[in-house]
Amino acid sequence: MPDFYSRTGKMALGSRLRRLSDRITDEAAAIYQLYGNDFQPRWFPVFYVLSEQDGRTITEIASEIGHSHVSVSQIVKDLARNGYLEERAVSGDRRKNHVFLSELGRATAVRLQEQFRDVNDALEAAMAETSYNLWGAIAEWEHLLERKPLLRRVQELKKARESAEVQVVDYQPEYAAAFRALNEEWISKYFRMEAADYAALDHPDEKILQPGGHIFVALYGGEAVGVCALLKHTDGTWELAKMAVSPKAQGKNIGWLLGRRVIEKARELGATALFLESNTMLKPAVNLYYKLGFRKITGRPSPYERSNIQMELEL
Amino acid sequence: MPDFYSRTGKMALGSRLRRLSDRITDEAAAIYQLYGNDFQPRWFPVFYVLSEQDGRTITEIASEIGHSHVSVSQIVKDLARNGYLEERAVSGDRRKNHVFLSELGRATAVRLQEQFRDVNDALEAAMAETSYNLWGAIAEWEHLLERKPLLRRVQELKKARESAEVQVVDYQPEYAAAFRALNEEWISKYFRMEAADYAALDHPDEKILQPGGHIFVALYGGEAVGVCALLKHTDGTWELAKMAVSPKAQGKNIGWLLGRRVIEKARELGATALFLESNTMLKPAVNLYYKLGFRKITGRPSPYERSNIQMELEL
DNA sequence: GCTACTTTCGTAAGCCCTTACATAAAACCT
DNA sequence: AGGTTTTATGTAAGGGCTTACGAAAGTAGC
Repeated sequence: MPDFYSRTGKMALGSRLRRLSDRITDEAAAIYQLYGNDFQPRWFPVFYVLSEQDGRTITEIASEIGHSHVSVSQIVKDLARNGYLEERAVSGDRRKNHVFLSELGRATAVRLQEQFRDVNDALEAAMAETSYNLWGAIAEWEHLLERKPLLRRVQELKKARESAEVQVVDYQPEYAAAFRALNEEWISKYFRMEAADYAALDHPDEKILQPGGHIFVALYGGEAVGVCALLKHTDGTWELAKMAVSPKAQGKNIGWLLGRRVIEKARELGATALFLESNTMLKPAVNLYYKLGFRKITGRPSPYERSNIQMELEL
Repeated sequence: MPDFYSRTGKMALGSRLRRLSDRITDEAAAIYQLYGNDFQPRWFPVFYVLSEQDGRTITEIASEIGHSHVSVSQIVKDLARNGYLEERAVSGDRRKNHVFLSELGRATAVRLQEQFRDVNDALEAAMAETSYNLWGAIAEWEHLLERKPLLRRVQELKKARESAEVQVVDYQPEYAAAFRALNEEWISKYFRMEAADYAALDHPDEKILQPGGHIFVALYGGEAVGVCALLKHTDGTWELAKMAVSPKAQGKNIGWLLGRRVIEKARELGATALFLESNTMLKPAVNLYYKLGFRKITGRPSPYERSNIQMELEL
């Protein structure tokens, strides 16, 4: 496997780390033997914690060393079978399994000191030969992943990349079917289609565009995957409505792109405020509206049964 | 597990690496899912190699990615079951299992490209946040362990440390028993005690010291663990003999320390050459003599049956 | 004082690698 | 050609961790 990992790029990080760890664990086993200690590397974290302080419970040890309680339970059983530990119920709480070093365990802890010192020194010496600090790097990565998991990092990157590939264009008659289908999809999934829906979706030209409104379509890979309308009401107010994004295309920022475009258009047309109606059941949607700057208002009459929240954005 | 690893020192390197690798693998699985790819992280190395070049055999792939052939065999079976691969016997050699990407596999390889690019970018970006280079450090450690395994590093350190604790002292009557026992131990293990042995071991004072010879004793932890004699023969020649080291105390450089001391003493006493007799069966001993500077000679009469090699060092 | 939730821990099973062993085909060696 | 060694691969089992699940003890709300 000469330069395999240099070709894979960073993708194989997990696999590579595992190989390194397996290898080091194998060596550790041989080292225990060299020192005449009948001791398995996997026991080390548990044993070490107990040699610092006796009498802890399974769960305490597990959280201390970052293993599952099951793993600790198995290791403790192993160590006890080998005579290094004794398990006792101590306090009032009889669920708890308090673990103590036995005489043999205590003696072994002392004998292992010497070995630990040598291994530590050997590793420090090896580390001095390297120009990159493995120890520091591991600590940094643990912290890094703690702060923001890899998954989220990739997710954000993907979203940014894909959102850059989304195009928001003006409505054309060819998008009539998509406009209807995308809206019907979510409306009938969560609610049921109402009269006002049929009116707008079946006759967008007559009900939305001719009164002075606009419709925008989000394209991804040539396909219409999101739509949103800007409605002009007879009283001169403007409404953001009929926003719909295909579930297939979620996570590409499409809602945000459509929302921004509608707001921009409303400003262009001289609107001073933009309102919308939604339902608190649709949490991601309501969240998006907040992010776009909308704030909750009350008291506007609504033609929709499903509306239980109204929001407004001042322009 | 707040600062656990900072307390253990480097001893827990293996365990810590494993945790990190498990974690990253878990994240990788989630990332495959995010991209809608029904794909397991463990498949990656095999799949990657095959997407570079089809039709390789199990063993080829294994050596390329550094897994056992068994692991590759299992992964290939999994991938084939999921329809990504096809196994075929191709050439004349019917033992070989040539593995090819299926149509689905080829399509998946293309789809995965995008994901790999994002993951790579995310990792590069994360890496840019760190001050220590994990990637570089891993590569360095792989190379470091390749060159000299951890075990050997520790072994050398242990030897150096323990050898520093070994004291070589002049013979005293209290060491008579040790002198006899240590020699009898190896002689009767590999050969059988001869008349000349009994003479020297039972009466060291009369047979070795009074004629002008010396005996040195290596002490470790207060115990006599090695002995070696410098004999003065009636013809004025000097011999290194009766070297014995306790098996319990091997790997502490004791033979070398005793040999050096005998040579030093011989020089002090004005000897111009030092010879010894041994048996080629005792490879570590003969090796040691070479390291001390002795070279093979022939033709000297010997009182010992077991002698089949004679060596000499000019002073 | 009863019921429902929470905590602690263990067993069973699974995952991903390994080693040990088995089998068949090929290669090598008189 | 016949026997031995090497090579290619697979199966079974094990090692070290995990998750899923369950039992028992403790805690809390009425």
